[in-house]
Amino acid sequence: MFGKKQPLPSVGPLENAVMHILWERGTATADDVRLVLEQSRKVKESTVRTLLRRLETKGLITHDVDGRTFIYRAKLAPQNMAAQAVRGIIERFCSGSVEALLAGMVDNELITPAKLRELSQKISAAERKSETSPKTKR
Amino acid sequence: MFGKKQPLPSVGPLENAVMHILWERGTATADDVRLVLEQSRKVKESTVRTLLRRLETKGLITHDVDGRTFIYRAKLAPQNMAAQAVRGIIERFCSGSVEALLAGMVDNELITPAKLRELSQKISAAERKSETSPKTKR
DNA sequence: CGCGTAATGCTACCGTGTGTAACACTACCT
DNA sequence: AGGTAGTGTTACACACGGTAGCATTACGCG
Repeated sequence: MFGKKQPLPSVGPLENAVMHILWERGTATADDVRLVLEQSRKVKESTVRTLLRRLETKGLITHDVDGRTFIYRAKLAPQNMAAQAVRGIIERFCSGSVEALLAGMVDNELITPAKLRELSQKISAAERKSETSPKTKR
Repeated sequence: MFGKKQPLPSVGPLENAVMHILWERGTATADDVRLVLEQSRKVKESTVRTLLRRLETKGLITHDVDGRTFIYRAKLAPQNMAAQAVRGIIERFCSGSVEALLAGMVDNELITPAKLRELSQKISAAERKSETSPKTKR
């Protein structure tokens, strides 16, 4: 659904919390989600199902059916959603320049130049090692 | 105002267009902005002023007064706003891990490992060169 | 075999944010 | 002094996110 270019649909805080639950658990039923949410807030079960339905409409999650129960799961790993979001940011703010973004991240101390170099090396190494193996689901 | 941690206020598409105009021109009056916007869309001048006022309320822009005219300008460079946005993304999706984000960017082909290494070098070099000089306004 | 329970489908309401804009007010310049 | 250029105030419609009730359906148990 979001193979490449489409901007990430907007996701509210509660919806985001649901995404995190799915990412952590892998799969979950509506009631599973409600139980987790209930650890920190009070939510009606119908509310949870609305959230799940909306997230599915947005293309962020899917479900399989087990008997009469829906088993939901995220379609994208968080890193991939993050990357999509960053793509949008680069377009919005950096006129498409990844370099400008990295420079801004350094300038704003999200990362140090040293750390950036280190991670670059690490990622290059990892990339070489898995050159022929399948990538993360996207 | 957004020195460090505060999440970036949400900005609509039109508001974003206004930000771009300010970034490109440096400064602009309400009418300047309207003239630029008018190149692609039809906007009432009062609409433009509402946008500018709202952006100022959000802390994204400021104005100086020249006679009775407001001269607006962005408070942050686009790269810095981008960095703030990325900070939010890292928190939301990558549990605070910059590395995970970079990995996701590579995995989603926003950047190649080679390019990433190259930019790391470049940024390190630039950082060293300007170690004692002031950074971009933030 | 029917009924209760567990699950989903549908619909709605409210608050907020964004786009849009009219109208009011004020201070110059001519 | 009056018109014009500029800002301040206020409002409305629409979309989205959070919240939730009510309808519907399908098992499983007695």
